[in-house]
Amino acid sequence: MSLKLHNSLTGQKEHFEPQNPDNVTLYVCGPTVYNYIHIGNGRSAANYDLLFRVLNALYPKVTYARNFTDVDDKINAAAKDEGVDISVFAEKYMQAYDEDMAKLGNLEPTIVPRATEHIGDIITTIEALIERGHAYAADGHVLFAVDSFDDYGKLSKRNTEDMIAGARVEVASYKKNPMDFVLWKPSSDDLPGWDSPWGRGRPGWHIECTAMIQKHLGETIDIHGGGTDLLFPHHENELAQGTCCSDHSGGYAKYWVHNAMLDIEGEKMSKSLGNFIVLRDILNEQPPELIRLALLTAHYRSNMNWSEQLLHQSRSLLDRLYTIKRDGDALITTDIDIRDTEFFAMLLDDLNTPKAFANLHELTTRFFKAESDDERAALKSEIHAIADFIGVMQMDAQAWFQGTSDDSALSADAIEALLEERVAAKEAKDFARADEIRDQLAAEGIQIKDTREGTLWSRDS
RNA sequence: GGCGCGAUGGCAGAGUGGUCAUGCAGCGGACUGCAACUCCGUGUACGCCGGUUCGAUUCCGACUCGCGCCUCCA
Repeated sequence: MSLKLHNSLTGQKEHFEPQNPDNVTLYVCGPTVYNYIHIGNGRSAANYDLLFRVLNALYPKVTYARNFTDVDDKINAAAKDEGVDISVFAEKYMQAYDEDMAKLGNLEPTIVPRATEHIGDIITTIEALIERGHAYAADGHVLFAVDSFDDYGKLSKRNTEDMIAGARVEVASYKKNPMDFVLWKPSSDDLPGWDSPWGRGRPGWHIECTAMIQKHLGETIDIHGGGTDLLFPHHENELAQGTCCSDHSGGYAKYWVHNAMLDIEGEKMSKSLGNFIVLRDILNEQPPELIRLALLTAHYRSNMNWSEQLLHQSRSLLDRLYTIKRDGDALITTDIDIRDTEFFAMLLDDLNTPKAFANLHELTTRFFKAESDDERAALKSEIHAIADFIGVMQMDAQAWFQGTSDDSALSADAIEALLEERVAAKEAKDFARADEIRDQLAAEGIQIKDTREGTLWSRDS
């Protein structure tokens, strides 16, 4: 039983072999905290949470670090716009991020390091790079010398000459090579700054990840993850720094994993198109499990399209799962090891969630067709193991179907009263009245289902 | 322009050198007082052109189209 992962470094699916199976290390680039995160960030987070869960099922210990970049020019600019203190501003969005993650059902990473708490480590890393001839100070800045690293461009598969030729940005005078990137830059008095050998300043964009990795996870990590948009320049630069800042034979990261982007109804999400979905908004509008499931149904390396149809399909599966949870109440289930399921075996193939969910669908259909309670119980046990593993079907079935009523909706008591009246009407063979009640409920968004044990109802949403 | 990725049935989306993906929607049926739920049945799918092969949606090459990155971005 082993995991296969697509490694961006080689462009191929490879067998995952950790350096130390007793402590697997995973680092994922977290948010720069200057706003609430959007649904695409949520997708990325859910995908890496799934990877974390898979690794946890395979290895006794997994150290998963996901950072907060809480010093950045975008934060400075946004805080200034709002007239809020920068650290207060960043703190607000870090807290919001934690809330969003919890609501989405993501497990907490082992470590959540913050850039501002690692300024000393960042300076140490920069000093090491200078000492080793890979970085130089100029004009209060410190820059990484791209020419000092032969493999620069290896990860994103591009060469520096082409990039310089196609560059559209002006090259700062203090750069020796136009591709050199900033490790440290000077801060004016109104900006966050820390004392350093190069004067008061703040770190550049990429260095914080490298410093935090070296500090918490070691010189060579097993898996480094992030969105494909980070491949260049962020990860390329990290790879350069991380490789050059110390002597390590294993390289900076053994496997680079990149998730694809998300579109909304076929269009790129953007504020100007008015199709921007803030994760916390949609988590308030829809059941969080629905959002989580929908985000996981696409393969992480494929572009995914967020649409009404996707939500409809995901809801359909969740309804089936909760129907099993509700109707299979009397069945005696047993604990099943997720590693013994076909579902898990499919995830081992580079997190093939579409294939895994096809398997889940088959299990639900087999459950409904099963002819014996033993068979149903076995299937329900397997379905529960899967649902628990991916973090859905965690609600009470009644709560899932009946939802929480807002003020304008019909109360549960009122619904029950109408249903009682309907039962009476049916007994009196007054089907016209019975149908009238059903139509009335339907108009209020209540669907009903007659069973031998009585009438069940659920809310649309 | 450079680098990379992709093109599968109405839609979404796996996969395979020669029998089924799967889901949603549609249609027909069973169940039901009628419904809903559930079940059963149902659809000449693999961008275009060459090549390899006994045989290609699957391998190779060209072409067309789409997407991502190259600047902040998951």
